[in-house]
Amino acid sequence: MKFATPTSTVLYSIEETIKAYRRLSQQNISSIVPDITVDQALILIIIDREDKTQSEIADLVFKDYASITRIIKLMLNKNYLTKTIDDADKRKAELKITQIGKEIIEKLNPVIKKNREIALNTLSEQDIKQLFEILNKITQNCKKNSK
Amino acid sequence: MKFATPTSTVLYSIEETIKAYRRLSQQNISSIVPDITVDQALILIIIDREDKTQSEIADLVFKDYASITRIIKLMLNKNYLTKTIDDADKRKAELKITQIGKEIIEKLNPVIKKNREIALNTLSEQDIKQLFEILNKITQNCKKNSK
DNA sequence: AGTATTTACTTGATATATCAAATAAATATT
DNA sequence: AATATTTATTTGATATATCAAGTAAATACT
Repeated sequence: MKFATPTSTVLYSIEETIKAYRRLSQQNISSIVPDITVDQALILIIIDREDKTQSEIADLVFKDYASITRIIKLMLNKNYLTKTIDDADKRKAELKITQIGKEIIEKLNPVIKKNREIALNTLSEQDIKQLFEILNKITQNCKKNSK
Repeated sequence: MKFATPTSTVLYSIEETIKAYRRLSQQNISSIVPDITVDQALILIIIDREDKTQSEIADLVFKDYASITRIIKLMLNKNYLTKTIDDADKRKAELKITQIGKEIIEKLNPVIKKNREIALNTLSEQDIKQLFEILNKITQNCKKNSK
């Protein structure tokens, strides 16, 4: 049973693209805030924009609860965040950005904006719309057949 | 400086798609060969199809040399592969699939084919062509601006 | 009320990602 | 030939991914 080489499929291209974007993002982020990862930055921004529990964050960024626990822990150690027990539901954590965290977000905002602009620079509105739609088809296909 | 929530960009959709596909793939692979990962399977197949050095493999699958070293090591432990020193250039490794490895590849081939079919099921030829092109634009944009 | 189930989160084990530093062999340079 | 540089791979440290098992609080059920 011989068929297309793995490296000739679109799914391989998707991997390539996301890795290229992650590399670009990490490089530019590191040049402004040396000690933060792309994932930490994303989660920091999400917490800043809206109060979320860890499991809500996990669902939002497609990560495992375990990963979120560890990523949060690293940011607690760096004092970007505080974590307290939710009074209304003691299983839940209340996450708040510290002043340090806020300053980092301010520094990151323009970098993140620029990263997106660089990545999507040569794309038309139409390209982006189509990309959304096609990716969504694939995602739905995969989700329907797993879990 | 307020701008689009990270979770509203296509780049986020790309992440979502690739994770959904990886999950589907791992589930279906595990149901046939319980002790192999998606990454190991990919690399095993690449080695089987063409003799490649570790660094060539790394470049091909967008992974770090260090990652390849470790992935190979795990497959050596499971006797999917043998590794010997290349006679012509003693820095290089010669990787060969064992009988066990070959049998695993035979089992995996239909699963991998099916995973792709599931993922791309609802896409037209046109969709796939466009997806390739748009992803390639993004990849080029990112690569031009990093490294 | 007491038990069972679910929910939110944590921890452990193992695989992979990334960067930096190290080793050894091959190649280039003087 | 001796030294410098490059290439192929490895190792260490730390971050993240994934699965399984565990804890504690909240909710549902009898």
